[in-house]
Amino acid sequence: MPKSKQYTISELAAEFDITTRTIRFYEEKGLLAPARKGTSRVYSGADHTKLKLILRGKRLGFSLEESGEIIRLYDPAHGNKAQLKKLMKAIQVRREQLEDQLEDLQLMMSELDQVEQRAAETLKKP
Amino acid sequence: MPKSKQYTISELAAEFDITTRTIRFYEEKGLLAPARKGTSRVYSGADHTKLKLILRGKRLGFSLEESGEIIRLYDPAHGNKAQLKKLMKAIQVRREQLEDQLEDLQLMMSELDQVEQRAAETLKKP
DNA sequence: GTTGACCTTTACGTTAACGTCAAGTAAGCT
DNA sequence: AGCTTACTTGACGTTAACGTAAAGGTCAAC
Repeated sequence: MPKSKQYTISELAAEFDITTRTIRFYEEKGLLAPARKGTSRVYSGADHTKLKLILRGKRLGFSLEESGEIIRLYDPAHGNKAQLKKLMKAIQVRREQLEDQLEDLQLMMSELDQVEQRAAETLKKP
Repeated sequence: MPKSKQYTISELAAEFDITTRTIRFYEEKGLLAPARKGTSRVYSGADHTKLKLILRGKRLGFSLEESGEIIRLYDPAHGNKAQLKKLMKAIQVRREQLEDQLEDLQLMMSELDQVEQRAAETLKKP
């Protein structure tokens, strides 16, 4: 079989526009466990995917710990139905939060549109 | 005229479900400037509104500093067109982020739905 | 054989947004 | 007076997610 793609730490850092320190930090936290070639880290395609999931979780406002849990769900060895339910619930909660936020934000924008209107009016008459 | 409503710090804390420490912290940061009765803080209706705006900003993912800027826009003494534009821009950016996040999240949820399916299947056959 | 480009570990530093005492003041009740 | 309750001002502590050196190993290239 063709050996799956490999990456160095700085390749990943460049691709995802993060620092190597960040990647090592994720390893410290148990989110990644790359192989080693001598002392250097070697990342597999699976590691690449995990990192992508971590960063997506981050964009979504999940903590690294939460992202870790989510990643573990993709592993074959999870088998924990209760844990899965819990995570799905957390994600649902986050979804509702985001929807609320969008509402809040639309409200804020229309308010500020009004502020802008007033400002424009004020500037019109000297 | 009827003197506008007044609040003590703990009334506000109770109403918004935050601690008094938090409210004082906002004052330290220049986001609030309540009147005093002796040494005690007395909050006006306007202060009440400001606090509400701060907390909304927080929910939306703005920093306290950004919330401070937003609040200043509501003051009559802003008059800074450039500043207004800048803030409106920041808010627009945040809006696009939230929309992206909702997309990301929907993707994640459907992925995890699949994980759940697989888990259910696995548990079916012993 | 040394330079340079990457890699490593260890470890202290940073920022935001408060938490958590400590010690004291002020008002009101009994 | 004494007690309670709510308020005050410091000032140090906390957490997450890295940043930032320091000090050194490795390996191909010149």
